[in-house]
Formats: sequence, C-alpha cells, structure tokens
Amino acid sequence: MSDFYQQVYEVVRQIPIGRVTSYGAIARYLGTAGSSRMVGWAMNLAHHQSVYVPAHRVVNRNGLLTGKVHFGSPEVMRELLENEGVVIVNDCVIDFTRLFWDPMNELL
DNA sequence: ACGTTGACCTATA
DNA sequence: GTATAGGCCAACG
Repeated sequence: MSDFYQQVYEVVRQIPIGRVTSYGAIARYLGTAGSSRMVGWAMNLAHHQSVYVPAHRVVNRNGLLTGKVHFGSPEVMRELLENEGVVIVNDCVIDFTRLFWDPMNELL
C-alpha cells in the first residue's frame, strides 16, 4: 500500500465526531491537489483495510453524499452521520460549512 | 497495451 | 447564479 493511501486513512481517522471534510481538502493537505479522485479511490480501497476508516465523514465539496452507494447501502452513510449528530437532508449535509473540518487548518 | 471510468475540483461562459 | 469543459491519476475490462 502506497504512503498516499495510508496518509488518507490517517487523516480520515483523525476527523472528530460530528465533523466532516472533503476530498479536495485531504488532497490539498497531502499535496496532491487536483487529484482529488485518488482520494476517492483510496476510500474505495478503505473497505479492504482491516482498520476502520470513517469514510462517511468524507463528502464532496458541495456536502453531498456522493459515495453513499459505496457503503453497504445508501442508508448506511446517512445513518452513521446522523448517529454522530450530523443532520442529513436529501443526502446533503446541513451546515456543511460549519461542520467542515479542514485538516490543513485543524490538523496542520 | 489501449480505452473507459470514476466516492472530484477548478475554471470559463 | 447555473451550465459546460477540462484536468487529474489509478484501476478495470
């Protein structure tokens, strides 16, 4: 496994409860800005990882749960987020800008 | 080996 | 303000 994916998992694992981040933010934090799709691929491989990766806390820039289908069921992602206190309506994160957790600013 | 696809983002019209 | 185009790099067929 490349260090890139490990870094992604590391960052995602550091996301606090009830907070969310975006692929682009992680990509920029890792220095691979513009290649945010790779972050998505990393999440795809996250299911194979033995360690649990809270991929449900990672959404797109619009706060839309685009990768909900990649979980067991589309409902799983919403359930997990709502369980952490995140309000989800129409597969969109409410107050996304306020719940946004930027590793560049928080983790630094 | 080549072409297509993809859990995206930025930029221009 | 939305709509469309381009770019990015790895995995799949």
